[in-house]
Amino acid sequence: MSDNTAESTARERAPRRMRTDARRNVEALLEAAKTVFSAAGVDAPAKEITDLAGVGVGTLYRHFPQRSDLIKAVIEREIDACADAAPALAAAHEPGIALARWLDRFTAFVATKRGFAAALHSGDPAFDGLPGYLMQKLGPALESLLEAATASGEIQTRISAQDLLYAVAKLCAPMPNEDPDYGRRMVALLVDGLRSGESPH
Amino acid sequence: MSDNTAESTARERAPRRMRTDARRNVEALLEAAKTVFSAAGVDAPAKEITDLAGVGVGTLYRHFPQRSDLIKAVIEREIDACADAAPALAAAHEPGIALARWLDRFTAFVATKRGFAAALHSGDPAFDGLPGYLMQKLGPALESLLEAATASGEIQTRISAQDLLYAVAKLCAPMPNEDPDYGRRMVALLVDGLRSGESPH
DNA sequence: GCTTATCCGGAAAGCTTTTCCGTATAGTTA
DNA sequence: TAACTATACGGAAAAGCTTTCCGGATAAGC
Repeated sequence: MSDNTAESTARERAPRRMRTDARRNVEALLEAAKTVFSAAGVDAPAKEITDLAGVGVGTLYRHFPQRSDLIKAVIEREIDACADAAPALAAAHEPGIALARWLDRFTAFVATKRGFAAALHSGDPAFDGLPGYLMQKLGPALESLLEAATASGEIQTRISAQDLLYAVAKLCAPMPNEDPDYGRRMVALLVDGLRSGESPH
Repeated sequence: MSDNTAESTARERAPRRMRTDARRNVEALLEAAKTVFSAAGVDAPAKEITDLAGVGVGTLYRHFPQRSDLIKAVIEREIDACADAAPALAAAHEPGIALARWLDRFTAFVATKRGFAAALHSGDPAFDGLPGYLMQKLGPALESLLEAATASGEIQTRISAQDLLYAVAKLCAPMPNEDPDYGRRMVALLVDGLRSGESPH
């Protein structure tokens, strides 16, 4: 560990870093995939994605050997974005508000990205790591928000971050022909349950 | 329209009833599909199903023009079985017990049949009718159980049959690597919330 | 037993994903 | 700057799955 390779700890044998064109293509693919998945669902043909990204299919499959790898990468990237939103909210609002806002943000993610629910319930072992990733990234974020709100007396913690995270993830996953407010309503019920008083008649 | 067509009321123009070999094949296909879906998931190749059923692919696709039609049929059939369980439970147990037992039955269905969650969240419009079917078949069943339990004073109805049905369906949908008791625990939380008293400390 | 509407099986067509490999190029060294 | 090489690219071809098609079989009615 002399100088430039900051993280040559032992973890990764990775010899050299990626060529810049390769890096650019990966980026373009992820962006294109996000767009196409939103428009046409995660089952959209790979061709559509490569065309939009302006690369050949070979390039797609070199970086993401399985179709599921691409889906996984897109989802993980959106989970990261969700986690990154927490500190800013915590800094800008009172604990109770910050918690509510962040839950809104997370709810929107789950409700909007159909691909997430589809992947989770697909049964494909390729996605088995996703709940773990979610927990690992979002668990601490939610936990710190919960703790702050508890400390300020705005809520009583009666549920673990993990249980709450999963409950929201499941309740807000969109079902066809569903009242679009169902998820939000159920989460509100849950969160109301956390406020100090009794149940709201 | 002279005599023999016993039910020429106006409802159905259906000229004659299905040939017996056709009926038998449909039955065999549904049974085989149920087995294969359980073992290998709903994405298992059609060939596996037709082989197990002992028919050609042509036969499969005549009766179920789209792959999704077969999945839909298998799921609807299991929903029916769930609905049919309600009257027997209501007759055999006190209202509160009957309700709990039926929710167990429903929970087991949702938790066990991965195909159900997969279909619901797939985004494929072919499955858009499924929540409606669920509600139509299971709504009345649950509603009568809820009413009986409310009438006998065992619970206070604070949630509609529809909301409860969907909440259970969503909370119990299995996620990979999840505590296998998570769903049951969450449903217990919900049902406890319906009992007359306050929240159980 | 004969007729005919209905159904069957599996070959082939149509798509999508995934592999493969000759060609192109970024990065490096002199 | 020029040459060299490891790395990456593109798209044709292979592989696998779903869906269509149709000549041949057969249950149902007379």
